[in-house]
Amino acid sequence: MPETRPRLLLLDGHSLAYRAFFALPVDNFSTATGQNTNAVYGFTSMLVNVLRDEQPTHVAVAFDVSRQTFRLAEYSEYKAKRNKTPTEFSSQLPLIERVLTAFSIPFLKAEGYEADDIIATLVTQALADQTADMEVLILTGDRDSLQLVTERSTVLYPMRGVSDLARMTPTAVEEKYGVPPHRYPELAAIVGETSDNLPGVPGVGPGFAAKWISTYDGLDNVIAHADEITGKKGEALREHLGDVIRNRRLNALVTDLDLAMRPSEMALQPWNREAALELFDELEFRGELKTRTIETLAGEEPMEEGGFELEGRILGGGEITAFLEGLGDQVAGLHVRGSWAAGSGAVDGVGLATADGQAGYVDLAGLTPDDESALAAWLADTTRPKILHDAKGPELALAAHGWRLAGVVSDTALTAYLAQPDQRSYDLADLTLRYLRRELKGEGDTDQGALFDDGADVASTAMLYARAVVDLSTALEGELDRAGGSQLLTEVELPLVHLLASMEETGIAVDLDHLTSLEQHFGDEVRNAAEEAFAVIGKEINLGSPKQLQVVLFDELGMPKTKRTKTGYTTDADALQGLYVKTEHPFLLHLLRHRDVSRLRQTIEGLLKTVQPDGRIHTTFNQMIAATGRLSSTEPNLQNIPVRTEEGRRIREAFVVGKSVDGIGFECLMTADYSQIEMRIMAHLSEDKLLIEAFKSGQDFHSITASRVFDVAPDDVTTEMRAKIKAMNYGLAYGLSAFGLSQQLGIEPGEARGLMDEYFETFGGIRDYLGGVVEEARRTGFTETIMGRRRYLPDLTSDNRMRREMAERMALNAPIQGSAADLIKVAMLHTQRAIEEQGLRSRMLLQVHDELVFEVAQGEREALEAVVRERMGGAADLAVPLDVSVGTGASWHEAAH
DNA sequence: TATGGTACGTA
DNA sequence: CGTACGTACCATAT
Repeated sequence: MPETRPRLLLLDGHSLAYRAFFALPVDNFSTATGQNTNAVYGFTSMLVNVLRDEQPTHVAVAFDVSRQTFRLAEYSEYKAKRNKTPTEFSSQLPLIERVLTAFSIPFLKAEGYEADDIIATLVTQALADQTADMEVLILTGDRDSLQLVTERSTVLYPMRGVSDLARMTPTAVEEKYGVPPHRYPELAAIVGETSDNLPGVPGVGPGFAAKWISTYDGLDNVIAHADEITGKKGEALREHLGDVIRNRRLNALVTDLDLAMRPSEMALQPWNREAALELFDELEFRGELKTRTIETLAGEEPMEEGGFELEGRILGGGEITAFLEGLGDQVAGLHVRGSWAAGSGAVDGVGLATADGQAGYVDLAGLTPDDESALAAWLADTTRPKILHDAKGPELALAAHGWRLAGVVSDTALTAYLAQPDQRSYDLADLTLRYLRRELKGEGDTDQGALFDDGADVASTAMLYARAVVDLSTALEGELDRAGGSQLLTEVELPLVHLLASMEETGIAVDLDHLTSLEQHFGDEVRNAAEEAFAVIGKEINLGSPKQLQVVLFDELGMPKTKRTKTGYTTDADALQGLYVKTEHPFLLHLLRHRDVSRLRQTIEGLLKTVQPDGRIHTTFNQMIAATGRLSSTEPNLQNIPVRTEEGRRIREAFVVGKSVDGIGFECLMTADYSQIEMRIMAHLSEDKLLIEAFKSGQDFHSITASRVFDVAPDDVTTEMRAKIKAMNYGLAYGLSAFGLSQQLGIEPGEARGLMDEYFETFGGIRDYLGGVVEEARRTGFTETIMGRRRYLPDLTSDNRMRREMAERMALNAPIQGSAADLIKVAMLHTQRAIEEQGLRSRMLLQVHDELVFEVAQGEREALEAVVRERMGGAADLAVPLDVSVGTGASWHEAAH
């Protein structure tokens, strides 16, 4: 370790907080309980940044006590012009002190003096101690402190807002003001200081003041030679000499206060992580500042005794049984080394660890038959509690080895997702750093660790990961519990992991012949469309290039300009349709045709690439992507297979019932979907009488709502009326605007506005509900689904209109989309449970948000349909019935209804 | 070779 | 100027 020079960081708490208070918008920074936090936030943010960037060894913060200072006693007008400190500000000072206490940073006050004086005293003491050889940094928004700048002490002065700091060294001060630091107060005395209500010499700015000070070598000589200065400015100086002398007396900082602490006692101490994070929760500081704080202060924490040593070892042949028995019913963290994708995987080894420090690593190579069976039994034992990080992949890998995984009582990735559903990823190392202030170095790292990897490193890394999972789950579950999300974890998301794994493992059969012939067909269509398009314009271009298209459409063919995009004018399908209506140019038709068929071909090619040797496609369901709680599907995405057009639906013909396995034959596919699930949830949440009645009537929903809005008999609802209300019904849950509605229906914005008014007049409960959702979310900072799934929307209080309105639409949508997601997840679990209880061999294959796809075992069609109707229909007890429609057929297309 | 923008498929 | 996703391609920067 190189000897580091001690570095003392002193902050002027009052001036920094005051700056933050005016730099940050109040309405963006306040808690659900109405406590303003902009000053605390800004101060904390600056503090953390400077701790991170400057790496001080000693820190302290100085505060003003009150306005009763010796300066006021001497000059009754001191700071008199300053507005009365707003309570919104002063109420935050105790919070800042709590932050400092949690960070273990001392703060000082001195009756009758200002923070500046405390800092001046400490700087003087620090610099006087020759043996300590201390370097001093002063973070303050008060320019008076510039007089403290020396070769060994630097002022960091916030430039704009709270982000940029100017580094005021002696050279910097001289460059900016034209005088050396110790003469700065002399300059200030001449110029005056408005914020302190210290008037200077009128008409004299810093330039002239600096010139005088250097010409006469100091303020004393300027005063002595005041008679020699000519002109208006000289006259003004002579008239205001008294003010100047008074100013100089008042802006001199006191350097000999009797303080409770000396600089040497201010060595940085370990922070109180728990208290700090709890306080952050209370202040509703999330995300970036929290992460930055943890990353910055983690290094200051004491290493636990013995660091993070695990009593771990590589378990040799014959040792595994005893080791597993030794774990007893303790919760074990598991880290599976291996790979997984497309519903399968492979295991290389398994790291295990418990909270008491026991750990072991099992290398799959070289297991004795006894080891194998002991491990298999332990893994499958529901009474042996286990925690994993993102268990689905490991479960697939273990399954591929023939091992069943059961008794998973928690999953750290899922817990983190439920606690903060808007994160992009839930990487174990990131979470460990954030929540446990521990650096997890691992196999994936590109430092020496990976290059010189040997068996021991792999094993110890795996054990370390396993241990991290155990510790992390404690921290995360605390956070989730405080947010009321524990039930959602244990009763929905956690059990769903196993079901999703089995759906991925099963996959869905495809008709390769059909798929390849479709690819052929659409390939021909693409070529035809392209040829015809080229024939019209007399040359060949890349029809997939928006840039080349723009040249042809707007320059060469001179068509009217469409809506602007960042890079030019849009050529999307809507715009091309619009252009065709105006120009009837045949090129547009061929272009649109080309778009359609190339997309279909591309979809098919994507699917073909993912067909596994078993003739099935095994998608991956991601449970931790969508902030609303929905699943997503990748490689390939089976949740966006075309269905709207006739040609698109031909792709669905390629998803078929599979061949028999293990002697069990399958007779067909079955699809079961909820109808109008989101509107039903809205009816439930809003308790709108009329809407609930509409659903209970069981009639065509869009027609019945249209008949209400237009006040006509259900039989007199025209197709036009129905179409308009259908668009409204669908748009409502997305935060549709009158403009958006007019756009979609091709009607005047005024008419759309009237339609919406009429709709909300009819369904007042909906209007009240939607307004209430946003209002409450703005107050609490989050929305909530029927099952308590939260989504945090800090932008609801943004002063950026775009961001705020975006957040408002998210707030409208999240409870509805999210509740629907809760509901179908419960339905999946209940359906699967019933399938198992009744010993059915049929299998759940896919989930497409409001639809489930099953493979029906021979002879089980009726039984499965009954199960599905009962379990999906009964997934929740809402104010309206849950309507489920079911269809069967040899392909996904035929099973649609 | 990675990234952003555009476009478009689903609920 | 309607939410939530994933994928593909082009164009641009590296």
